[in-house]
Amino acid sequence: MTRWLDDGEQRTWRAFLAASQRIQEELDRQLQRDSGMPHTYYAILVRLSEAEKRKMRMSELAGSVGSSPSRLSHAVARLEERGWVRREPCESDRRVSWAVLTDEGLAILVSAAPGHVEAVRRTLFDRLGPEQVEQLSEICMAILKGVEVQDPVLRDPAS
Amino acid sequence: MTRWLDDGEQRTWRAFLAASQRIQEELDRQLQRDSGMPHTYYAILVRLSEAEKRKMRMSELAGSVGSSPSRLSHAVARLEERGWVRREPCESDRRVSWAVLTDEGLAILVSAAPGHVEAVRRTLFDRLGPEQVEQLSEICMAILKGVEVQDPVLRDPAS
DNA sequence: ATAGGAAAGTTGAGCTCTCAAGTATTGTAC
DNA sequence: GTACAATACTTGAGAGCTCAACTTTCCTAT
Repeated sequence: MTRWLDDGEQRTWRAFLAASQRIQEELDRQLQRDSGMPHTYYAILVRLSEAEKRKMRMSELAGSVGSSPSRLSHAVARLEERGWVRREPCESDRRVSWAVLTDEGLAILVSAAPGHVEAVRRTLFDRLGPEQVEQLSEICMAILKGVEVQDPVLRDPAS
Repeated sequence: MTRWLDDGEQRTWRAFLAASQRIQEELDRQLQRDSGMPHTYYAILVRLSEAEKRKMRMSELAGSVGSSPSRLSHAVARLEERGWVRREPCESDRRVSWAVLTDEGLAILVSAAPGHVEAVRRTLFDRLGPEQVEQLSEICMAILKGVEVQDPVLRDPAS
C-alpha cells in the first residue's frame, strides 16, 4: 500500500521543488547572461581550478561535479571549442584523458565568479538566518548520505 | 568588493547543489523508466488533476508548475500527442486556451503516482527527522519569499 | 472609433542532457 | 599468453529547455 504524503509533507515537497528549481534557474540565467555559460560548465571550471596543476581525469571530474561520463564528455568538448579547457592524453594509462583548465578558462572563471557568488548570496544565503544555514547543511548531508559524492569539499571530517 | 563564501557556506552551498541535483535526477530517472515521462510532465498532470474540471488556462498552469510559457507550450504539445492532455479554446477570451486532462492522462497519472511517491520518500523524507522536515519547509518558504509562486498548495495561510 | 500597447500563446533554432551503443585499453583467469 | 571481462571515455540520436521573434486577441486612452 502506498504511503501517500500528508498535507505537511506535500507542502514541504512542493516548496522544496519550487525553491531548488528557482535557484537553479536563477543561477543558470545569471551565468548565461553575464558569462555565456550554463551552471554545469561553471562547476567544471571551478573543480579544475581547485585541482592539482589545474587538471583532472575525466572520470574524477565527472564524479566531482556529479555528472555522467557522457554529459561530461559532451561538456568538455564544448569547453574545448571555446579554448577554456584542453584535453591531454595520460601516459601511464592510455584509456584516461586529462582535462586541463587553460589560462583563458581560468580568466573566464575569475571574471564570472563575483557575479555568480553575488547571485548565490541573493537567492540563498541572504534569505536565511545562520541557524537555518546550519540546518540546511545537515539536511543536505543527510540526503546525500550513502550516495557517492566525489566533491572533496563535501568529504572532509568537520560535519 | 565581492563577499566570498566562507568555508561553512561553501560546504552548505555545494551540499545543497548536490542534494537537489540528486533528487531531481533520481525522480526524473524513476519516472522516465517506470512511466515514460520526465518529472516536469508529471507535475503538469498533477496540477491538472487537482484543478476544477481537470482544466486550466495555459498561463495558470505555467505559473503553477513554475514553467515559462514557452516550455509549457512545448510540453503540452507533447502531452497532446500522447493523448494525455487536450487543448480547448476559451469562449470568453479567444487568446487563452484550456489544457484539459484526458481520461487517459488521468489513468497514466494514477498508475505513475505510487512509484513516484515511493521515490520521493526514499530520496527525501525517509532520510530526515520530523524536525528536519519542518526546518526544510521553512527554509524553502524563505527562499521563495517575494517570488511569485502560483502553486495553490504553497499559498495558503498555515505557514 | 481607433491606434498603441499589453497579454496569451506558439514557433523555430540552437543547445544541453540522456540513453544506448561503440571503441580502445587494461586487468584477470586459466 | 590468450580469451574475457572490466574500465575509461566517446559518439549519435532523440528529447526537453531557453531565448527571441511572431501572431492573435484584448484593453485602454484619446
